[in-house]
Amino acid sequence: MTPASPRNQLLYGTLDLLILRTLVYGPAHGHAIAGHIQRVSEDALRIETGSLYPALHRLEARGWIAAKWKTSDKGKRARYYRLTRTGRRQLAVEQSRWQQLSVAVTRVLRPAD
Amino acid sequence: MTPASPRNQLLYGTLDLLILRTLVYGPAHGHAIAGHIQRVSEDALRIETGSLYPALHRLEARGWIAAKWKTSDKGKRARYYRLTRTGRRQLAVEQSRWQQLSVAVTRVLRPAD
DNA sequence: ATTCATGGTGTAGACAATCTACGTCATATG
DNA sequence: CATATGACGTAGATTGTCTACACCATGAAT
Repeated sequence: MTPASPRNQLLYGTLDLLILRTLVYGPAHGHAIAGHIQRVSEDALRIETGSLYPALHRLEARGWIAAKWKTSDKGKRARYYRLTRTGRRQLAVEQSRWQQLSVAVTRVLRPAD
Repeated sequence: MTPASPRNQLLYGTLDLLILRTLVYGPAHGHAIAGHIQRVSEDALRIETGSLYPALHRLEARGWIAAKWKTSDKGKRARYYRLTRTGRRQLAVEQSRWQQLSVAVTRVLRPAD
């Protein structure tokens, strides 16, 4: 039903960074992580489930986040992710990489003289 | 000889934008475009030939740039690209897309409160 | 009772862009 | 003549995101 925006390919390369950054606030499950990013970015960044879960598994496989199943009183299962120590280091790396890219692109875009 | 930085996957999604922006200064051939971007970005952005030429052909196929072979007095052949009218419009689109992404990511990265 | 919305996790396969690693040809230089 | 450099190019691997599904549970509406 949703008109499905033409193309979103916007996220490429930044998703890991966004997820890691979000987990600084404390453990969260996938759905909540995506929701947080969407809200904080004021709807500019929308993470599809087909990007979200593969990304989480990827990050877990690399040891940057760790997961634990949790079941609420109501029997609701959710997989909570937390940032590991190496994940925190990786966050710094990715943050600086983003900064670098941002500065570099801005230099190229600088208005003509 | 250059030590070849470990991974460059940095450019994803920005290359078209960078090329289009560079052509605002006037027609140029591939090698020169790559050189310009590298210099202006102070070596942060390095475009491999395996990214450069496919990108140029892509942009040409989409009608955003147009090409013409030129031969110098010395018989040196080079393919000069210029920005088309639609290319100029596309540049605006991509520039705004980048701006959007930049702002959105910055929002998510904003230091914890 | 059963449909429906919502919350939550997940996969399969398509697609696109970049990279590495080649190859070609020409000119200029030692 | 060998080597460097300028210039263009392709093939194939890799990677990350997207679309489009499927599953399961709860709670609300008809």
